[in-house]
This record gives sequence, structure tokens and C-alpha cells, in this order.
Amino acid sequence: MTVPDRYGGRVPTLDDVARLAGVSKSTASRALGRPALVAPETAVRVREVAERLGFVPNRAASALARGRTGVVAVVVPTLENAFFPPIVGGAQQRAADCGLQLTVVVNGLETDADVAALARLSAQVDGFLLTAPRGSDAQVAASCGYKPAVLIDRELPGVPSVVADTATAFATVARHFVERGHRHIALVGGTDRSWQNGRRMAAVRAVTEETSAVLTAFGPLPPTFGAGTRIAPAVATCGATAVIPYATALGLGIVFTLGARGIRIPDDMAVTIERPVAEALGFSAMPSIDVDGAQLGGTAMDVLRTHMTTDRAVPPPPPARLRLSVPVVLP
Amino acid sequence: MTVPDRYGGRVPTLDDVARLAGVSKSTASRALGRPALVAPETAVRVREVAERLGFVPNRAASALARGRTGVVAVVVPTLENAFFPPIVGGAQQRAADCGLQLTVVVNGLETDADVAALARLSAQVDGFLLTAPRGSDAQVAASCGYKPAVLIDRELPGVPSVVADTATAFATVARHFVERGHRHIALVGGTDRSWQNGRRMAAVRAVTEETSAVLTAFGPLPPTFGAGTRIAPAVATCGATAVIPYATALGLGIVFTLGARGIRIPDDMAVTIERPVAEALGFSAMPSIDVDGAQLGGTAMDVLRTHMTTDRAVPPPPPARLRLSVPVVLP
DNA sequence: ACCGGTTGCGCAATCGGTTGTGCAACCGGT
DNA sequence: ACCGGTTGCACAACCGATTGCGCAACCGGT
Repeated sequence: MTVPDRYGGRVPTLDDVARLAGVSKSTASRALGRPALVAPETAVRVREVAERLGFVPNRAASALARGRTGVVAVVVPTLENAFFPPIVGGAQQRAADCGLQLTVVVNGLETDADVAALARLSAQVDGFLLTAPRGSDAQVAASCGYKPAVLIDRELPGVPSVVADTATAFATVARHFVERGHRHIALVGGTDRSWQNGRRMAAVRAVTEETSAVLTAFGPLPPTFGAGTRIAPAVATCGATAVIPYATALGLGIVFTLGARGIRIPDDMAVTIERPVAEALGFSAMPSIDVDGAQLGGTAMDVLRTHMTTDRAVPPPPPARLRLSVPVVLP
Repeated sequence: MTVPDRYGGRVPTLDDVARLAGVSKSTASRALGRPALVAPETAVRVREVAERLGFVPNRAASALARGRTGVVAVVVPTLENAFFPPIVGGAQQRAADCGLQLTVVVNGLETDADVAALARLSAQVDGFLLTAPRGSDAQVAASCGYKPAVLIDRELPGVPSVVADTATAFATVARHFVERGHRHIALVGGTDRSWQNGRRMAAVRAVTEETSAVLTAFGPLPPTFGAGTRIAPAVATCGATAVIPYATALGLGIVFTLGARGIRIPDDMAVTIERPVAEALGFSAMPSIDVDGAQLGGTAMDVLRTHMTTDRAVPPPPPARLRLSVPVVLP
């Protein structure tokens, strides 16, 4: 627990560092921030003093002077859905590595109040990570206008985005089911205000239509165990022999309830579920998918940084539209 | 999408507000921050102008001038455990209501590097919410020394804290099991670096000793479904007729695996689990507990605010030690 | 009309870094 | 020895909001 030396009991400022190093404040600032602008030996001297004093630049002062806050906001529609926390974690990790602070905002961008809240926030941050915003295109676009923004799990023309390609993964699973002889597939979806939900639906539908299989869609349902237990009877009796649930807890509820009703998995009903759970269940014959939320958040943060740091002299880079492939494990 | 008027294309500053309201900058500042200090009609005039311009005070400038950042950090050991995200959500909610920004930091305060990282951060925030820190008392105490801090799910002399009283809830469940005739109880615990884990263990042990029942403790285990499936066989064969798992996903893994082995719940093995899941499972004969993470986070934020706002002239209030009771539903 | 006390407001300093501008020293080449 | 060009650094002006201090106007009471 080595508390760094304190200079006069106060927390040391750049002035203190400069005085002890025998240089001016401006030189000290450059030595720490842009060492190329000072003599090498001056740089090391200043840095040594700063280190010894335990100098930490005051973020507020720095933000005021440079016009940048060093804070980025990650906006999630909710934290109750287990899908989002890993995204926050991944973003936080990467932000910390870059010396950025991350502020978490729970906001679905659905109401005008939501949009207004984000507008107010925009003056206080350098950029946004908008995770699965649920509002209209116009609402989302408006929120991307103030500061650099990267969409996660949603795409919009002209806005950089990073999405987990669960649609393709779902399609792969659906195709696998069809190839194994399943002629009727059930898809259990979430809120239709989710862009990904529609995409996944369309991807699976494309497969079933192409193969003349039957698709029964359930939803919208919350991503909970309870929702799974409630929808399971309908899934069991709809005639489908394979089911694709959109969320892990939901799938678990379905699996559990089907099992309790004596429906054997995967013999009577094939199911797909998140990889770690599939392994734990011991259903080796189960296709599983593996979304890496932390990677999603981290990658989005990377993209945001390139958009934050490009100076406005050069034309901005074309907005990146990344689609992270989602591994599918087929038995 | 009403983007507020912009004054000269720039984002409006207090100067702009003051000029348009026909007052000085200082009066404008007071009108917005401490209306009691100006004439009532001046206050409304300034506020109207500010509203019309869409003025949002620059946080960095404000922070620099007042020496407070308006940012509080909520520190969690991980976001992978579903227990923590609701705490963050609850804290964020309350923080937003108070005009505070919340920054999320993933840090278990276990290593000296962890402690150092928090020390560096301490200059940039007004306070800390330390959630279930896993380090030693000394490490945690050190981290509470810089800025007002509130512990969540951990207690330490002299430091305010808010804990969910799961220990008592667990004891109540254990007592219920004993009263129902169970003479051998299994407790499945998590990491022993968790203060709560030890408390729960002790509480349950007190009940079994008092009633001369047998207690078998398993762990430490991660709070995952997979861990539940792995430990379930051992639980089934240890002789216990009732099991208390410390985490929802873990309990679900146990329940699932026991069921798959033909062990009837709760006839062959009684289990307790989080309320919503118990309901979904339809096990009405199952005792269930109900931890409200959002309330935990919100309450901690309230406590932190009282410690942040008390001026240092008066002696600080004795540190609050709140224990939020955890509802137990017995069949 | 005078006076102590209150009220409302403006002036200017301040918080702690950042950065444009300009000065001085020093370089090698003639 | 002189000179254009570089290099290294200091000075001081910011960024935008907060706040101590002081001035002026105005109050009712004598």
C-alpha cells in the first residue's frame, strides 16, 4: 500500500512537477504528453519527478483545456439481459487500457426523453457506444450526430457499427437442422424493436423457405428462464422438431420444461443453445453458438477510438461496418 | 428530435446565457446553481434563457472550479456473475437522478496492481461504491481512504456499508429445512475471498449445529450453470436431503442435473433458489429467496451521497451499516 | 434627512493543464 | 566572424464555471 509522496499534503499538480524538475509548466506538460517536443534528457527528468511525486494529471483541467473529456459512454438498453454486461466489461477493459473512462448509461433510445437525455450527455463525453438501441432509425441517427458513435448490434447507413453475426449463425443452425431431416423449425424471438431480432428471423426464414421447411415463430419474449418455461408447451405442440431460442436463459427454460414433460432432447426435440451451457448439459448432439460479448465491446471501442482520434483535416474514414462471425459448433 | 438552438453554432456557455439574460456570468451561475442567492425574477429569466439555448454546464469546467468531479465509480469484481449487473443498474439509476455520472470499473481489489489502479482513479472521482471487494481488509481499507466510499456486500469497521442479508435468509431456509425433517443439508458456496460467502456459511452452520443436523459444504465454485452440473453428483451422493446453492445459475445446474438423474425435487432432494426461477420451475414446495440488486446499488448510492455532501466542518456522521433484509418465501 | 442593515449583483481571481508565439542559444557552412 | 536555420524552452493566454469580496440601491425606523 505505498501511497505516493505528497507534496505539501496536497495532491501534486503539474506546477509542482515543473518546479521540482526545474522547468516551466509548459515544458513539463510537453515532457509528459508529447516527449518529442522536448530534449530527451529533459523528458526523462520530468518523468522521474512526476513518478516520484505520484503525479496524476487532473482530468477536469485537461478536459477543459483540450476540449475533450476522456470519457466515453456505453449505452445499453438494460443490464438485466445477460447479453449486455459482457459487452460493457469488454469495452471497459479496452477503455482502461487507453486511459479512457467509461460511463455506463441505461437507455434504450426509445422515447424522446431517452433521446433528450443522451443529447444532454453528449457535451460531457467524447464518444458513444450505442448498444442495440431500440428506437427508430431517426432516433438513433439523431443520437449519432453529436459525437463520434459506434453502434453495437445494429446497423445504420453512414454510422460505424460492430455486430455479432448471430443471424448467420442462426441460419447455419437452421440449415443443419434441415439437413438432419427436420422439416419444421421453431424460432423463439425477443422484442421486435431489436434490429438483430429481425435479422435473425429473416435469416432463418430464408433457410426454411429455400428448403421448403416450415417455420413457426414465437415471440416477442423476454430473455428469461421463466419465459422459456412458459413458451415451452406451445413449442412442444406446434409440430416443430427443432427449436432455436434467441437467448440462453430462455433456451434453458425451454430445455428444462421439455425435459420435465418427458420430451427427450435432442431425439424428440432438437435445440440449440449457448456453447458453455450445451457442454454443461452434456448434450453433445446439440448444435451450439458462442457469442463473445467482451470481444464485441472491445472491438467497438477500437472502432470508436479511430473515429475519435482522426483529425478533422483529413476526410473521415468510411464508417466501418464490422460483422463478427459467431462460431457455431455442429455435432 | 428538437435539437436546441445553438448560439453561433457553438455549444452555449454560461457567458452566452448571461449575455442574453442581461446579467453577469456570476449571477447566471448563481441563478442556475443556487437560486436563493438572486432575485426570484432574475432566476426565472436566466433559467428561461438557459432552457431556450439548451445550455448544459460544462462538467469539466465545473469540476475544475469546485474541486469536485460529479463522477462516482462503482467497482465490481466482475460482470460475468449475474449478481452484479443489477447493482450497477440500480446505482446508475440513482446517480442519474442526482446528476452524477457513474463510471464502472471492473476491479476485485485483490492484487496490489488493483489497489494502485483504484488509487490513481481516486483523484478523478468524488466517491466509490466498492462492491464485494475480494482483497484483504488492509487492501480494502486503503482504497477507502482517498475518497468517500461505501462498501456493498462487505463490512469493515469505520466504513459505511450496505449488504444484502443473504446470511440470515440462508439461515432461515436452513431452519425451514430442518423443521421439515431434513437432518443433512448441503451448502454450495463460492469463492472464499467473498466476505458474504463466509457469512452465509457461518449462518447456516450455526443452524445445523444448534439443531444437531449435518452440514456438508461444497466449494468454492463459480456461479455458473456448468459448475452446478458438475457438483450435482457429489451433492446427490453425500447423503444430504436438502441443498442450498449460493447462486442462481449454479442452482439451476444442480436442479437440472438432479432431475436428469431421476432425483425428484423436492421429494428426494429439497432445493432453494431465486424466487423468479422457483416460480418458473413450478416447484411451489420450494423455498425461495429474492435479492434485489438494484435496490442494493441504489441504497448504496444514497449512503454515498450523504457522505459526499456533508461538509467537513461538522463531524462526519457515524458510518451507516445497512443490512437489507432478503425476503424468503417458504412453502 | 440620516443611518445601520439587508439584498442583488458585478468584478476578478481561481481551479490545473494545454498550446501558440517568440526569444535565445547553438549548429555547421562559408 | 557572420548568418540562416534549427532546437529547446518560457511566457502568457486561454478553456468555462465558481465564488469571495465589495459596491450600490433600497429598506424601515427615528
